[in-house]
Amino acid sequence: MRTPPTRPAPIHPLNRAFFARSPRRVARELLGKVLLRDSPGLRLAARIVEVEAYLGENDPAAHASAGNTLRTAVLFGPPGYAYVYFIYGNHYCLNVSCGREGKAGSGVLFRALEPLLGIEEMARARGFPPPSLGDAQMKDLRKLTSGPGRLAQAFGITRARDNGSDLASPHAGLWIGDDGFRPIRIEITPRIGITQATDRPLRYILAGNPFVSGRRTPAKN
DNA sequence: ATATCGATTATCT
DNA sequence: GATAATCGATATG
Repeated sequence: MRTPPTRPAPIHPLNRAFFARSPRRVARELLGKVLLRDSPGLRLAARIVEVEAYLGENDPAAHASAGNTLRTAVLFGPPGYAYVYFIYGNHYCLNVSCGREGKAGSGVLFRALEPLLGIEEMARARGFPPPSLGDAQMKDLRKLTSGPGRLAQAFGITRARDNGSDLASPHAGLWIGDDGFRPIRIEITPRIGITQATDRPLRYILAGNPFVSGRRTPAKN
């Protein structure tokens, strides 16, 4: 019997110090890392391919610009914790707090992932009927985790379940790991879906990765 | 292929 | 009372 063609690389959690840096730095460094959800008998894993930095109370586009409120408290706490918010009455989105504790309320928004493990389960969580996965192509897989609301749904992330949870430790089940993957090329663009500070280059993506959110085929230049 | 629009609720003004 | 770090459906070229 041969060994399987690929064995999953060992994954280790990130240090607290990883998150205790500027949101720009954390955003860039998060590209290529892996988001994991461990539950009894099941692991979900997906590579981080698109994130955005939110700079804190002085960033007009950031939730933290409203100050340290009940909603945004996690952003103002220690780094490495999940800030989950509910938007448009429909969707949850995941951030991780960063910077130094109590400082600026900065964070990084997870915008798109590339599914690695537990794809069937992600599809189920997204509400796709079982047969749809058999003929799933790249286009369909993109709909699993390409977008902040989509990836949260695929991972079963809610405010009640995950807000304030420690992403630097596997203990709570939702965490971020390093499997040795290193990005080839990173692109930086303005952030998406905001109405304030729309031209600041704070969106970080793995160049050319098909799971990055947004338009696939630009019409013309 | 791109454009527009409705859903649905926590949060802030 | 208005708005929002979105998504999916529908309409139209």
